[in-house]
Amino acid sequence: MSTSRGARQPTIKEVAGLAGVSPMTVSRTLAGGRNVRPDVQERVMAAVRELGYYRNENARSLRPGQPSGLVGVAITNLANPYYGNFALGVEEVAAEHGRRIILGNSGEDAGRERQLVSDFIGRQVDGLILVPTSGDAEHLRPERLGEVPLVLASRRVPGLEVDTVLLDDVGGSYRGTVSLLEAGHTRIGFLGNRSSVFTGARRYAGYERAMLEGGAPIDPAIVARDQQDVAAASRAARAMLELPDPPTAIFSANNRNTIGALREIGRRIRDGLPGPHPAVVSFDDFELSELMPVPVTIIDHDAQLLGREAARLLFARLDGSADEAARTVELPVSIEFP
Amino acid sequence: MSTSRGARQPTIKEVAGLAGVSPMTVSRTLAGGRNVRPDVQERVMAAVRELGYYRNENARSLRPGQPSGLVGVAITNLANPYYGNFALGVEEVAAEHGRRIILGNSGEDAGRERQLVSDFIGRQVDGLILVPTSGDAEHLRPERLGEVPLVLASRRVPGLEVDTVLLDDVGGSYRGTVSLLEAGHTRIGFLGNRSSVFTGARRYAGYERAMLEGGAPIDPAIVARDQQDVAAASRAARAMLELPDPPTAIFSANNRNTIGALREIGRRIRDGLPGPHPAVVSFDDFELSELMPVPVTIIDHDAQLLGREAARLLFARLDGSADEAARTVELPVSIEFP
DNA sequence: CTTGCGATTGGTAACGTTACCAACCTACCG
DNA sequence: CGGTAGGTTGGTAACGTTACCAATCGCAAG
Repeated sequence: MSTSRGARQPTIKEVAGLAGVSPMTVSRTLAGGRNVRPDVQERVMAAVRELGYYRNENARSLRPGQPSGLVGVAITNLANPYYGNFALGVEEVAAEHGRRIILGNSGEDAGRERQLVSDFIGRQVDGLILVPTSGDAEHLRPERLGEVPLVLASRRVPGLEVDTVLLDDVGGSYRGTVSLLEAGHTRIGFLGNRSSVFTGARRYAGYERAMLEGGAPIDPAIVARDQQDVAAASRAARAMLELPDPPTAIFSANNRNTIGALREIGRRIRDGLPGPHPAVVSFDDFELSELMPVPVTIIDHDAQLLGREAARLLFARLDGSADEAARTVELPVSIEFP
Repeated sequence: MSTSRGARQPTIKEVAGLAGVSPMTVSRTLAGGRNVRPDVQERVMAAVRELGYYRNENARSLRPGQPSGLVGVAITNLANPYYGNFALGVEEVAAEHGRRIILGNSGEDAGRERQLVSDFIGRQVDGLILVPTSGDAEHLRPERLGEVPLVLASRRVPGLEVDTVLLDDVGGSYRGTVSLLEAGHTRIGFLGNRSSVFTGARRYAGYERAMLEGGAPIDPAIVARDQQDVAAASRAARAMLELPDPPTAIFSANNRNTIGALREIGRRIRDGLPGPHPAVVSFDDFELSELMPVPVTIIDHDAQLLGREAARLLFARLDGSADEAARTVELPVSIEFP
């Protein structure tokens, strides 16, 4: 009787034996069949099917210069739907180029990122796509990466001149803040990341510029710049909304902070606290934003497109432009009014 | 002058040469250093650092029986945040076991899934974790997979006896529907997937049982079972809400359908159409559900936990229980009232 | 019938690593 | 001081594949 467990993977030699040809002929057939007689190809393919043979891609890429067909991708936070979409964009373009992605979650930890990159290189990835952490980036220096091209997404790393895909963080934040000023708000709170996070600095810069140009004072009491998760964002929003002079609007520099702020605003509405409740501008879209109890303006962008663009830069470099200078693509954002 | 591009990856021989030892000693040092003199280990590690050497994991796993340290993961839709969290759960547990994941998006296409699995096996993955598509599953039969263990998540495949992690779809849907009946609703619409999708069938079964037991008639006019995306779900919701006798509540069997339904309800509220607007029960959580303009009951579960559990089953099988019968874990769901 | 050319096929070596075995060295015991 | 055990090191072969070259085949032209 046959057991439920299958057998060892067959090798090319066994296929060759069954088909009555040499391993070379099997290899050639699988590589497209150039200079192999059609009837021989038939026999080989029959043997392949019969044995359930899969070419060993690792052995294949052992030969130097042979691409492994793998792209290493490290993300800071896969739980964030934004990065899920980013990964999907990378995956799609990689698949179009016949590549797979190896995915790792760095969790904003530079040490973990370093491990991931080591492992990726050890697996002979053809390229790396990272959303870099804000920590030490010694492990990303060109001399450490050898010939493996690197593309950064979302964030730049100081001193590292590599292909990079960014969003128009400054412009988007500026325009978002301006829309609040134009609506008559002058007391506008800020929720975001600290300056050491690349996007944190850029998005604050856009807010700051709009406020300065609009003649609106920036009150440190309603600027909170160190929330990484929803719970912390809620607490920060609560603190500023409980002030004697709370902000009339809140600029939120990312997804997590927006959710946190809206959760707090929702709680205040449910608890019957007196309004008016603050308007919100959010850098990053989220589903059903149009159903929120306060008007939410979205600074929208396409994470999947960001991923696709990062992958395109990588494959452009793999397909020839190896020696050209590093390129930066800055993707536009759009503003969606409530 | 030094160019910005790094050099070829050094091999173990070059490290050995620089350290003045044999490749074997380098290999042993990197494998933990058993039976290598400490001063020699020092010299080896210095050479490793100097040259920027990374062990070639592909060559390493060439030897049969050696694990590759890779787990192949295929997801039906990575854009869905639910699956992003699933992937994260798998990634975390895999990382705890020193493994990486290779990720592919099948997009509900069985052919694409087959390609992904072929590629994964060709890369000598230690195991596979799939959210299977509903199509032909010939490529998942044990004789096709050889020795590679497979874990299914979210959905079962008919006729395939392998380790599986499921949600309590039937129970959750039943309890969710009962909560609507208890609130006095009898005309309850259904939005979900068709029966050929495993969860589509199970979640409908829970709804059906609750309706039958509650003596509420099931009207085919308010049962829509073929929406894969948000736009289709919106259209289906619109169709049933425009009936002369619209449902007073809607049971939505997943994330995408919930968003679609709520978008349509929001539109009707904004357009000033007369209510009452339907209550919603949603299988799958989403952020800020508590801020919706109609009460939303959530049948909640933890996608990340589902991923972790799937990975645990896989590693349990890799770590010994290879010959035991297939196990199924059914994770509970919780009901969150508005 | 010979020659030559292109198409087809096979043998060998190499990719980078580690298991296995053999050789060596050291130190301690008798 | 010889013997031996254990710790340390190196050589060889093999993992599965494909590039390169050599060999063979078929066929058409002379």
